[in-house]
Amino acid sequence: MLDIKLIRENPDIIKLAARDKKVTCDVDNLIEVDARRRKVQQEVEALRTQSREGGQQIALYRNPKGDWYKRAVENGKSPDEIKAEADRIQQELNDVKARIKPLEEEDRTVQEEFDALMLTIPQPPAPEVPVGVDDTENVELRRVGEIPTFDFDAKDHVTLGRDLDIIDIERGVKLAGSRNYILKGVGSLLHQAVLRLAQDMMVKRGFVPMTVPVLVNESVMTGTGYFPVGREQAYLCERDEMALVGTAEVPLTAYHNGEILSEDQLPLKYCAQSTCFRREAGAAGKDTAGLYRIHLFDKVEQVIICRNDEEASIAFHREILQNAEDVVQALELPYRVVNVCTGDLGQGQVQKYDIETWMPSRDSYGETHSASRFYEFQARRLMLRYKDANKKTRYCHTLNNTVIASPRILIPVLEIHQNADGTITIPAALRPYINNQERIQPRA
RNA sequence: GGAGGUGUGGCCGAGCGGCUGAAGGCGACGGUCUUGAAAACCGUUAGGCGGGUAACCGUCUCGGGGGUUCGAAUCCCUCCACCUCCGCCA
Repeated sequence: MLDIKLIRENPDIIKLAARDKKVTCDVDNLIEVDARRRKVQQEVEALRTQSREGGQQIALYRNPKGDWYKRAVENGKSPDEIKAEADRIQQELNDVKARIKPLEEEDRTVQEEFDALMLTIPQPPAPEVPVGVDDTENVELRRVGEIPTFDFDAKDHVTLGRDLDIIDIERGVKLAGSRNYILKGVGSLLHQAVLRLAQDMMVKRGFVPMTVPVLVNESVMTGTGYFPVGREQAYLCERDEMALVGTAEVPLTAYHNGEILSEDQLPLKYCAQSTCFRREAGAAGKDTAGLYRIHLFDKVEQVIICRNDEEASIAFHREILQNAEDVVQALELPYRVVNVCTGDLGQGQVQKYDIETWMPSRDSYGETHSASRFYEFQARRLMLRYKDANKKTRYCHTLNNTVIASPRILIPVLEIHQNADGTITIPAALRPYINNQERIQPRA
């Protein structure tokens, strides 16, 4: 969410952002509704003032023990006169009340309309974000690590998983439908290992590990910007008005919602492993093979809540990107970093860097990490604030990035570290988490 | 799930339907005092929305929503959260 004043004063910036981000919103309508909302509010408030002041009069007139009443009697007013006056005011107030009622109704309606429109307004992207239609126009910033060439017939992760008996997609689908899978044996251990490695690295860097709800109420989804735009991507538990999160970013960022922090608490750095649920609506037929695009996975996520300062936000953005790069490097995987273009940016994101890791079976880099900064966008929706040095209440800035998402990351781990004999060399960083096992051997 | 109870400002805690956005205490912050600190004393200390360059003003908010009333923290309904007992249970 943005400041309505900013929208009023710079409608063209918002319209441009909406166009570049391919977000649908009606800025002109919002501005018109806003004008109506303020007008109605002022009318209601004027009537309420009248009503309150009249009520206070009545209180005086109806209290024979009060100073005002005693003085009035001393000045020659009879109790009957006073009572008549009170009755007259009360009658007047009945009229005022009758006028307030429909205005209050209108006030409520127009406010709801305003709120709904506000939730559709996109955050303008940073100037350094390339303008583009979709992910094909993301701009590569750098490549790290060497793309391997195999002097044998390399297998994809699905084949490797089957041959080594560590991934069972068929039975996963049998239990839960398409885009489901089962990790088995060392496959399951490897999954746990990458998650634990990632978490340990983050804790060493001062991030507070958290265990958080993955089934949350809708206000939390709205607050983090996943609702109402994008609602169709979430699994809903409608009977209980709850939603399953697609990322631990949601509970971590919303952790302090509605709070006013003190500046010396900032920055707050949190990480959490959680299961992530995604409907992948609209992705029918896309990336159907293997573990790339699946309905359920586990992820360690990092979140930073910091001061309202663009410089600070940008610096932390670099930091969380580096954290993720270090994890990919620890897994000995080649990757590249891309500057995500406007068309591939979410509604609330100011800028996003994706890490794409080399996946031999795709013969390309595939997205494994996504580092975003939001400025106030989420904080405004969440009422996530702090008192600055001048005791002024300000909205925090928020950022987040993947640390590791598995099993997607197992695609390159398995494919890149495979050997001619069908075994897989486990990266050294993971071995401590798998009883120091060095290789995955085919089943006997 | 059943029965009962509770829900007031950062925390604790008052609050006959009008003068209560709310006594009092604690905490925090500022000041006086002190060589410095403590103590003591004085003062400040909620958020939303709207108006205004600003000082400031209006309005709403006493768990959320609705109702009764000229007027609600106070009465009624409902939802939510927490506590106690019973039931079920990883």
